[in-house]
Amino acid sequence: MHPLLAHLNPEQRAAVEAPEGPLLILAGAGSGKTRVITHRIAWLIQEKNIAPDSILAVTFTNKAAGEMAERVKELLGHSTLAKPLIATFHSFCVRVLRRDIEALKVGDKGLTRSFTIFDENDQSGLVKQIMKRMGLDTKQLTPRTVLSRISWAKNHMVDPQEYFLGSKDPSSERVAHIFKAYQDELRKNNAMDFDDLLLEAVRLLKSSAEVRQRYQRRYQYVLVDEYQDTNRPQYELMKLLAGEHQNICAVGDEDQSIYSWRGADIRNILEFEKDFPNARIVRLEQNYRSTQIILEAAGAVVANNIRRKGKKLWTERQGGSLIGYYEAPDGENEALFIADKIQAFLRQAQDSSENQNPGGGAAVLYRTNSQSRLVEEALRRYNISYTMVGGFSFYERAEIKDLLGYLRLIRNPHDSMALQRVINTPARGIGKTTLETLERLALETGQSTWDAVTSAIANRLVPARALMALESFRQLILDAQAMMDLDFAGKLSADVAESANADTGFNFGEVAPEEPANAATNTTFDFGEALPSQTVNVGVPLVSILRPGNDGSIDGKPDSEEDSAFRSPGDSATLPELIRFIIDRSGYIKALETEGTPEAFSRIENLKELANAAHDAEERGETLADFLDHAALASDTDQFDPNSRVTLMTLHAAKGLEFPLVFLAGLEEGLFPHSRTLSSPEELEEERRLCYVGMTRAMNTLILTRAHYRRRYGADVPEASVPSRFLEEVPSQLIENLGSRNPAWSTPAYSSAYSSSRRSGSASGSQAAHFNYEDESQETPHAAAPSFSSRQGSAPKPESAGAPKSQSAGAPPERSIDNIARFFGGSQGRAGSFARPTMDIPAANGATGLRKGQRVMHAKYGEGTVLMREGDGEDAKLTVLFVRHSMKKLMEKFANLRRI
DNA sequence: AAATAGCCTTTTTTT
DNA sequence: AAGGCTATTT
Repeated sequence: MHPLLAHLNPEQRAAVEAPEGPLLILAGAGSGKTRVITHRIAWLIQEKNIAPDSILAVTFTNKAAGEMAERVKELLGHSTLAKPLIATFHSFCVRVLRRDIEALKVGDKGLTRSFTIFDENDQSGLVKQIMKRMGLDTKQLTPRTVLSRISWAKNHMVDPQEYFLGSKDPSSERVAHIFKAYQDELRKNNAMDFDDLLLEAVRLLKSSAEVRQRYQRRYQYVLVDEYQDTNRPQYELMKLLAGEHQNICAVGDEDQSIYSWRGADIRNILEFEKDFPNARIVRLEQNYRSTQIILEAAGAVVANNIRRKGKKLWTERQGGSLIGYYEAPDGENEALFIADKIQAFLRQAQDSSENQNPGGGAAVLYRTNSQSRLVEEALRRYNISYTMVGGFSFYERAEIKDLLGYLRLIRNPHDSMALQRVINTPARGIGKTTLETLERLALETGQSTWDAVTSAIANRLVPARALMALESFRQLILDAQAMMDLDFAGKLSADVAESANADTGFNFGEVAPEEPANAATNTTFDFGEALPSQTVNVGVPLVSILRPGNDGSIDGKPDSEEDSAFRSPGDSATLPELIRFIIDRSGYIKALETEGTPEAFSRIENLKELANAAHDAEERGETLADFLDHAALASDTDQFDPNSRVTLMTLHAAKGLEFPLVFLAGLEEGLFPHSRTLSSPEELEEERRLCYVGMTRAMNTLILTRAHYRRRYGADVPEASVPSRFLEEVPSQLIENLGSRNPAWSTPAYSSAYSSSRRSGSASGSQAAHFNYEDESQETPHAAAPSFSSRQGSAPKPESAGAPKSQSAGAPPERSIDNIARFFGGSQGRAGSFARPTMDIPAANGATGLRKGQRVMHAKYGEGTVLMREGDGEDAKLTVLFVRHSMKKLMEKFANLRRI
């Protein structure tokens, strides 16, 4: 048998070997979907002798694309130079548009290749501006709402006019007007939003036969991942590409459709056979990931959905440990419980990895990003390192956005969002009034804001001080543009070569040389003006600024091999040079240095990081345009690190991943399912699918948690929660209660959830090995029974500052979860849900300041040596190697160690 | 013009 | 809890 088929089951094999023509692969969770796609690509290349670069595979996330590319590369070995193109929908569209969008131009109107991609902030900024201009109340109709409606329209390919015609109420009409103005404004900015990228690509392929045929010829085989999540534009794009040859392979699972809010149309997958009557269909139903119990539980939940094809996933992994369920008194406790279990898991993994393979980590999944914070704090407290996917990304930091704003403006000066961001950053005396003048001017003359800056200067429309500032700002941008564009003649000839090239074959690998940032569209830019005499800025010679190491501000990586001082006049500056130039000349660095705060320092560090990224990008041969595209299309989800032992992320971000141990946190009505979905049966079904996705991420152990009382929006009064309906949909015989009535989870019955995992007969299953908080509480003598059980079912009295406070404030409880909860509450420095116990912590008698290497005596563990000390003061943690036991981590203040 | 203070809403999920 | 927005101060 062909080696590519050797490790596949019959269905997988059928999918890989399927002949030309439309192919739908219905791939259940964990059924080896990626494996099948990558093998099919390799099969086409190796067995069918298809040219690699005539294969296109589209995914939704960069993460998926990257992984797929990686695995294809492994399969192919080094046998070929050409590579299939594996990209996300959006990045594919950007490539197409950067190359061919000017085919859509009518006269000199229309977007140019140097268009900007507007992110969400730009979008809402623009909408706000428009609504303000129209005199609309942004409270009644929020920009958010408007934007989501515009996005809805775009995802359904409804243009402003159609939207207006279809509107049934005044508010929709208003949205239609805003929509129209928004779209006009985007064009004026030479900009597109995310939705436009897909729309314009479709429009391009539809309207230009030449372009369409070129791409159809180029990509003979098209594969689409996560087909159930495609929306209308994506669907049309794919049909356009597959137009002639119909070699379309779609892979998906209707039970994992979780993006309808982004316009995904589940009908695309449900009606594939209608679209392609001769379609071949393969079902993958064997799950290779989870235990039977997990599959049963997840299947039982999703079975409550009406709108599905229905399928039966099966696994060879019969049995398995039960689904854990823990009902914590509150969110803090939920997080601590999770941290505790993870610690036990990691220890066991460590023990067994001495003779076994390591085999993956733990994941904490939640519905909303805001849930991550408590878990983070708990993990930090346990000293467990983790990675979090999502949340605030590098590109969302103010300083990074500022710099990217400059770069965007340099490339596309009509980008008014970028202009508005940086025109007074750092403060250079261009205030509100000046900005208003500019906006009014732009509006009256139909110019872009940038053009308005030029006019304002030329006609002295602002006060002298502001005029100087404007002038210096404009000159900064012009000089930067000149830096990137010194070799104007060279670019011209490249353009010619490129258009000649377009008729013959073309190669996506080399992105078309970018047009001079302002050629066709910006009439005011001209080289004569680039180095005028009336510059306001200090006359630092360009070269001295460019020379690395001369600025003392940002040192990118050493670029000695390319010393800019010796650059021939025709070369344009490198990306890091440009960045250095901007932050220096704009006074950005200086402003931060003057500030002198730790935050300012870390901003400088981040800018260095960006300069490094730019350096790397340049080494990969990327242009400024590529760099900006990358920044615009990079998403938080892409940061997933498979080597991390603990990962925190939203359920959405977890799609496609798997983990031996999975926590699903916050199973409460209103949180999951989310309150905004409760009124719509369709959306509720989507929440259920999301639950299904989350549950099926688990390989061996799945633990569901819920907080009895949860604090929302940082309110001081926690609210009682109702268990999620999804909990009740899991058959009760599959659930093991880990402690809603009483802290049963700390009984031996509980720890069996781990030790029963069959692969290792680890004898070290004693409780002490699992729960390290025993170490922390070991010296605190006994105590009241945990009290949260007493509170069961009774509503909290708001005045008592939160339910769990009812804990007796006397001696600390024996069960550490309570103990730690106190500890945790105390660490918050506020009267949180857990009142800080009035116990006097034994003042770590004589044990303070233990250092590395110190020999110590412990009441229970005996003699040991301090290996490591982390943290200080109250929070100091010691890692001690005990002679009679293994290595332990101890809180210094509880451990009561004695020097020996 | 810029910095500050207080008030407001916000928390889905993402390319 | 935190960020955005407005009003107020300097």
